[in-house]
Amino acid sequence: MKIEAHWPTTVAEALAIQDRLRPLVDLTGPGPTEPETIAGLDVAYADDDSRLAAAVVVLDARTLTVIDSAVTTGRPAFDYVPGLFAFRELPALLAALDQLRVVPELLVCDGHGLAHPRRLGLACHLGVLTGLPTMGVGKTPLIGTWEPPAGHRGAWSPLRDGDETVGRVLRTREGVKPVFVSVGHRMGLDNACARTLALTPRYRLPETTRQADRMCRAALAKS
DNA sequence: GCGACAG
DNA sequence: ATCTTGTCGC
Repeated sequence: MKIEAHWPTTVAEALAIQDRLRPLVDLTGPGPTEPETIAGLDVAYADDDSRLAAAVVVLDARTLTVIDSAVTTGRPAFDYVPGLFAFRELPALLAALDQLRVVPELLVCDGHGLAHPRRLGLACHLGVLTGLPTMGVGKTPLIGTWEPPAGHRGAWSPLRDGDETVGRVLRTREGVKPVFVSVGHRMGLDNACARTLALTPRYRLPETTRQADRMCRAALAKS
């Protein structure tokens, strides 16, 4: 699918777009409980920040093997501003998504969804634009407070921002730093954590983002 | 006012 | 994100 979107030039414009999209986020669904296909998205940057490569890799959800993928190269669409991260990477990621042969049942983003100062992290934004179920798995926090989860794999603690629960701090590997899981669009938090654990049988990060990471790095090196 | 701040 | 050495552990 080809997605039409207007990309901001200024911070004020970007904030206005987030305000407009935020009410369109669907937080009702449990999301796909037994998806057959799950896609991972990631972006790699050149040393001088002049170029980037965006990759989308679709995995068979059961075997975690690659069944489709796409990569695009280009330039960062926006400066890096915490909270406006999506405007930097989404144009390239959408271009990559457009080249996919199959439509994934779930998109796993490298970053946050609801766990965002205005509740519109990259995962939510991508969900609204594509209409597909999305979730975010971040390596480091952006907002919120939490208690360290127990040491075993599967242990978690709520990620809160004031009174709201915006995500979950989830341990995907015994004794290893946890990840930050939050819903994006048409996805429930319990399910997002279940899917994250299913995607991390061995490593800290989901196999989807690991595959996407290696692919965009390779593409960047060649460009 | 002073930090913190997805990738 | 990216630049980096050695080091600890399976």
